[in-house]
Amino acid sequence: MLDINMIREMPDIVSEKLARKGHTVDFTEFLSRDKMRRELIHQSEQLKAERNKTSAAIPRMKKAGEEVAPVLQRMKSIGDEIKAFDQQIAELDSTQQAFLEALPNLPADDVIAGGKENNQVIRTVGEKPVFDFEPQHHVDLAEKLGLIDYTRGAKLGGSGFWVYRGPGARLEWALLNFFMEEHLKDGYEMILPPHILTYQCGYTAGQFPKFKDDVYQLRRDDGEDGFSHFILPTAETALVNLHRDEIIDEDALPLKYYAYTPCYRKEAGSYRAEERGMIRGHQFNKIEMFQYTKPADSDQALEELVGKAAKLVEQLGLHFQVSKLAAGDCSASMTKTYDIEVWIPSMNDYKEVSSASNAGDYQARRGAMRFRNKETGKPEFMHTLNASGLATSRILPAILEQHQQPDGSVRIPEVLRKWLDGKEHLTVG
RNA sequence: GGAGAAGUAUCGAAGUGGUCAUAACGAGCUCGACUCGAAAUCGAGUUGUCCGAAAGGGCACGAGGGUUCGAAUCCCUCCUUCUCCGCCA
Repeated sequence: MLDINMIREMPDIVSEKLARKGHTVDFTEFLSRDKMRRELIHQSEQLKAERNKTSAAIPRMKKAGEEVAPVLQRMKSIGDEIKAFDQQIAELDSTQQAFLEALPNLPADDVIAGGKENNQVIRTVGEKPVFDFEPQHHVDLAEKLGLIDYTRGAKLGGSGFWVYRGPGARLEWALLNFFMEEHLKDGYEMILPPHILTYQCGYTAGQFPKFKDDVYQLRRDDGEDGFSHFILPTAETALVNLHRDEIIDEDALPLKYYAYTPCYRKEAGSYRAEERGMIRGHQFNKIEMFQYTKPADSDQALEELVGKAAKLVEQLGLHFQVSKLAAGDCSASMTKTYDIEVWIPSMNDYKEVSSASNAGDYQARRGAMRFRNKETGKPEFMHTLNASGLATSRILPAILEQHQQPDGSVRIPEVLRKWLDGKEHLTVG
């Protein structure tokens, strides 16, 4: 949610910034309706003030034995007038609300306009592995090494699901353990949230109403329209709601959390056909990092988060790059986003394993998340940031493909070995 | 799933149709007094939001409706928590 005062004061600048995100908007009508709305509120409130005053006088009049019938008459008509005003205001309110809800966040000043094609690679770590043998696809490696059972996954969940087995399951869990251990070291609090969330959670995150069809919605059993609950598409949706409708002490900031959850996504009509294996499934494991900060600290916090995510990939010995996304490729809620993309040899491409974003106060406004400014004593909106740290579903393929050996085995990154009986390689049989 | 009870400020809690919602009373917290210092005691302060340049108003008693000239209070729907019973990992 954008600050309505900002739109009132500088609609042209807001329009210009939204345009960088590929969003054209004209505020003329919005502003004239806003003006009308405020005038109506003023008139309605004047009547309410009169009603309150009179209402307090009635018992006194009665006590004094005065005739109250004409006053009651007048009160009745005031009541009707107020009702009429409030109805108009409510209509204008809901139009205004819907308009504001649909506006994405403004891009940060250093985020350039345009879509995906304008993303900039700002850092590359490691090099593309060169194989002196015919490298295998991660699906073939995973099956031969007995890590992943795609066939039975589809039997159980349908297309887009897989089963981790034996060493594959343990490798997956080792990754998660590794990530969590690093976050604990850095002072992040571990959270295990509910996986089923209420609609409000999706709204606060800025994912609803626009992307409500991308999540698995739970059918209502009360006969009402729509849905009241859904299965989370990322732990961000849960973590951003942790402090919804709260005012917390300034000294408590920054709050740093991480959560492990599977992520459930419909991925309807996606690129599946060209993405063999586990690049894009309906369920994948992810550790999510999240921070609530004071406004002045969020830029720094974003750098911390992207640095943490990059360090994890680096410690796994994988070749990857960090991209700064162009405005149009950032999610609606975000002012600025970095993607960490790992090299997948079989796809001859870099695939996102982490997305680190600063939402500014956009989510905080939607969910009324504030802190009390110590100096002024007044509540102010916090900033919220999130970053994957990390999603495993593309890390595991990257490990298999980048660390594969001529004999069909895969070298296990050193940092993971302590969870895998100290073994150095995954081997057939 | 069944039965009952409850949701009021940071917490406990009073208020059960008007003249006490900047909310009684108690506690906490902040500042001050007293003190060598502390405890105790005493005093002052301590919700958010909307309209407004300001003065000044409006709104909020779990949420949303309704009745009424007027609702924390009466009625309806929903949510949450607690207790008991049933079922269950």
